Amino acid sequence: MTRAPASRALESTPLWLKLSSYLVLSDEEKMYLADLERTIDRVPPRTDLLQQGERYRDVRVMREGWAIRHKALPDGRRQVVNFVLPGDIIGMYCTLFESADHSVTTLTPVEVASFPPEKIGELFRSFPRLAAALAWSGAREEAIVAERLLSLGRRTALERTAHLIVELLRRLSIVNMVTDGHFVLPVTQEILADALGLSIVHINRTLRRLRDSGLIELNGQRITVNDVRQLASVGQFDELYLHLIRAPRRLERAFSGAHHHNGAKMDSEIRSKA
Amino acid sequence: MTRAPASRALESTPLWLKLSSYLVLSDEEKMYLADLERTIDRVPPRTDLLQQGERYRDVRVMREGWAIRHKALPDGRRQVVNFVLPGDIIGMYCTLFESADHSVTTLTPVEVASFPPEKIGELFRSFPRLAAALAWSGAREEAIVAERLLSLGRRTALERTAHLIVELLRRLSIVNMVTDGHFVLPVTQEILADALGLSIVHINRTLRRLRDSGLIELNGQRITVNDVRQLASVGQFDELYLHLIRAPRRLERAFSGAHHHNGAKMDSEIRSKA
DNA sequence: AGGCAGCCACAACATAGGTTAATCGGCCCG
DNA sequence: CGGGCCGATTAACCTATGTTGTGGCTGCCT
Repeated sequence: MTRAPASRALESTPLWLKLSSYLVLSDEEKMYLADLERTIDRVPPRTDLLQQGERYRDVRVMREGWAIRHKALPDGRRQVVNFVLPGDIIGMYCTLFESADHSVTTLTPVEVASFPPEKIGELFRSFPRLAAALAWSGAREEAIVAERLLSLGRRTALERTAHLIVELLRRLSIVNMVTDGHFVLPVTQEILADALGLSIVHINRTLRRLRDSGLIELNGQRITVNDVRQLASVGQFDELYLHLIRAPRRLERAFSGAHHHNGAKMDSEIRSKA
Repeated sequence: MTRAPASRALESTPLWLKLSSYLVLSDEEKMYLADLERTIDRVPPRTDLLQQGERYRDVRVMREGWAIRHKALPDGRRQVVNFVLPGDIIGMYCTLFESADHSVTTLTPVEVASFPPEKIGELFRSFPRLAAALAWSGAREEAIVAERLLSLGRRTALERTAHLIVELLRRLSIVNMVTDGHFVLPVTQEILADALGLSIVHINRTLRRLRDSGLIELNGQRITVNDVRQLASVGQFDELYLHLIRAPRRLERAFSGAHHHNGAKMDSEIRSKA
């Protein structure tokens, strides 16, 4: 792991982009975010950023590259819980738990920022809007895990696989990692199997079916989606759960609209006692 | 749905108990929480508190009874994502999303409190410690879903079932809903099947196996766990993921310890500019 | 150049779990 | 008292997916 200077500290990082879809960030908020991402490391592929069972220290922010979050059973069976992409946060709350219940492992060379857990308190105290945006993006991540649970519980192998491909296509296109229909999937079939709760052989069969039907093409790590529409329909993909819509900015409203009802009264009453 | 007076407003509610395991609440915080739980409804069994696809309004706090959070595919296949127990929050962030990606349905008569979404902004602005505790408990819930994902992906039917029973035993005992080894499971086999990604017939077979081996007993809705140890071992249950340990109070530390390093300096610099 | 390791591919066979269907008991309701 | 419905239970059968094993390709090390 090599430490690198924070060259893009004040530019727009993936995290900044993500949070911007929830609210319009002020200059101070932007600066504070930049400060959080000041300490940057580069990590090679196949390296654990976090190990199940271990006590975890720093909070990390993914800036570049791919990683997986996974859990293992004592006998070695493994489940990939989610893919970690740029802008995602690693171990935000793990630092507060006594030990991590999952591992995070890099798939590609990765650039991550880290900050000490005490910053979390600071963040909640001094930057409530940022805190809310982070909490909200945590909820979005939970929604993704819940959707994968639906896949494993109720979708067939073909549906699951199609669904995952469309999900990745959507998530990657937000961070500009898709160019017309194809993207790099730095993932072995074993990892796909572990993500979809299938055996490696069966993933192979299933990919073959998808290729034979012309919905996708695979060359090495590059996957091309020829017909998103149909692939989405095979996977019963409904993008509701990704909560991508930027327009509403409801969090903004929650912050600006609440000043003077009933609730705010209660609010100030209590604070004045403090 | 009938509205009821908030008889226990200032007593300790399940939510209060839960958050207390993360930090020591001040009087103002306790009062504010009580205020959030002021508006109380009673809801009969088999009622949707929240419907997938619907625009969601109020945030709800479960005070009494059981519910399930579930997602459905267009063709009717259904997955139960989690069980909602007293102290759990419903739709905290759904109010901020454009529409809900899951449903919540009561299993028993239920008592819920509700508050308008604007309170979320207020909460983050004025009660950062409460906000952090809520975010943290959200993370704990995600951990439960991730563990269930591991079950569906990598555990056999027998293991999954055993695992779920132990999980419920643990979660229920926190809220005093277990008396020596037995508890009420207000759940049909169909719901169990939907929670475990199995067919109803196979759940039946699996429960029979568990009964035959003497690990559990079932009479109506009452389930008795005869040998938790062995049941936990069958299910490869490791309670790490429930993050139940109350001792550490790390959140407390994150709030009290951060005042004067490096980070706090940055903090005040920025704030003075505002 | 040879050999080893990791990954993909595919065939042949095995099985966990799904499906269909029938029975039974409890409960509600007229 | 007699339906009728819902949920549990079980049997018989079926299929989606897992397992085992083989071979081939590529890249890397020596």
